[in-house]
Amino acid sequence: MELNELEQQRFEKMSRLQEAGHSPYPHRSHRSHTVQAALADFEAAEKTATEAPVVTVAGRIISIRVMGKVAFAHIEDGSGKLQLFLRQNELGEEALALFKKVFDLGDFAEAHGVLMRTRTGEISLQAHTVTMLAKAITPLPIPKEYEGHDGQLTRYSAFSDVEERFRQRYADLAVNAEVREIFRTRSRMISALRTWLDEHEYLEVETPVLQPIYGGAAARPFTTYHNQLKQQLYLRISFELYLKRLLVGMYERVYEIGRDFRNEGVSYKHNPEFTQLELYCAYTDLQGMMETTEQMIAYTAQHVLGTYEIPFKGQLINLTPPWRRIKLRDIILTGTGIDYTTFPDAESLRTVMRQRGYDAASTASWGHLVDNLLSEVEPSLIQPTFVYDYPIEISPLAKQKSDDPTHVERFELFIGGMETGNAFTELNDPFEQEKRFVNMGTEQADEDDESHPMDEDYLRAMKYGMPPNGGFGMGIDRLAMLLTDKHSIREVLLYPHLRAKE
RNA sequence: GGGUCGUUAGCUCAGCCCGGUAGAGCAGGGGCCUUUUAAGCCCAGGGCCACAGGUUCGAAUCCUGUACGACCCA
Repeated sequence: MELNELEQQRFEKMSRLQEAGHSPYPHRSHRSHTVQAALADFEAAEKTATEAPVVTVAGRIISIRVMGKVAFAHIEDGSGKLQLFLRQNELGEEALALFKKVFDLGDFAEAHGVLMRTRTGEISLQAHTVTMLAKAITPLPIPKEYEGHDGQLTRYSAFSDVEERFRQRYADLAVNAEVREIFRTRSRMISALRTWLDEHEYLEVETPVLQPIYGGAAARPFTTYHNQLKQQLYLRISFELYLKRLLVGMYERVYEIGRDFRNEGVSYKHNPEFTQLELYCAYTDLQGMMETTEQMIAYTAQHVLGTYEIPFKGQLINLTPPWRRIKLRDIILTGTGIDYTTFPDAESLRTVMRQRGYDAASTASWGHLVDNLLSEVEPSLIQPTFVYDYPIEISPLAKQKSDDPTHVERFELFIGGMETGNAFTELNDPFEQEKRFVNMGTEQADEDDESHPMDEDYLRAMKYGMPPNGGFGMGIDRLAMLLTDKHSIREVLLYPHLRAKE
């Protein structure tokens, strides 16, 4: 192991510790209190004027101030931080000297002693013993913090290099408490979604990640190979087709929270693998899905943040149901002045788009162009909005409107200027579904990128009879962005994908 | 894929325009200091200036390319 100068120094301190008869990596801690519990116990004792508690706390040393025969340090655990007051009178000369010589910022240590208040009023542990729990060899970039009179926390040279934070997420988490909080919020969010779904009789299921035929969305897959089966497999791009098969199998409400993989570009709202929630509910339709969606998300916000009003990018998003509902045609017409329904083919739509100054690739299909127009208005959809009635061309798994066969019962959900969800009255007519697959197939021949292959087994399932149902899918990462006011998907992924270095 | 910007000490940054061989604060090392909290004071360290070429007597600095990243556009 190659050590730089600073690491070499710490390595030598480790040896000194061993020479003094202590292990730098002992087997166990004897913690009696978390920091939070210690603070609570002390305050309780103060109130009742009983003896100050004797505790053992453990954690990472995040500050040290040595002043001769006394030293102060802060120790941080998962619950908070506590000042240690290390006095020669209490510790003994040898122990204090050892602390000063071999303990560094970043080390895990444990301290045993009695709680007290210092002259400035800070609750502190007057340490009788200090023990190393795990020596840190590489110095953590622990910032200095300063709390102003107004309680405002100022931080000096915090570890902020975006690339290094993501490449060494452990260091990022170790020194940036607010980053730890993001993933707590994310976890509470997923837990709240599960609670809501469980309470509404949804059954959580798991379907294959490795699929012989990918489907359910328009995206390029990752490809892999099973050696023994001698079979090409794909990492799933959605769960849709497997979940809907379960409705054929007589489950009425199912959901899955899991990872999808799309072999496409990386951006502030795209990562090659991302977490998706999909749910399907028999005997309901698009209208029911709208209600389900707004109830579920509003519940989640309430449970995670305690409010329906969430700050995002300097604006306040109000998630109180019911949410705005607007037709795709109308939102595009208002935003761009183009009524796509009057330009029913790619050629005429492309022409009018170019006239109005919008980009319209010559290779793009009509559906693709409509999608481009929607992208133009997407950033303005800050408050939660269901955009509904989509052209059939870009919705091969949704059921047609009974009064307009050119459009399907589908909505996309926009919040904070991002597409966060997608739902249909699901197509359950096997003959119509087969036609759609075939049509998609011929379109791919033209476009060649986002293929949507025929899934014979899915059609077979549907031929057994699939109840009418509504389905909804949502990007969990995007919802996490909204609830944490983070503007890049990487901030809400513990290990976002980065290009390999060297 | 295109454009713009960035990469200098463990961390956060200055230096680059206008070329002369590397700076600060924090962290670390050696001292002083028994209630500090960005503790303070004294002393001495620490760098393949992302990488590879080019221009030049001389390059962190100017030019070209590569890698990685950020932002914008497609």
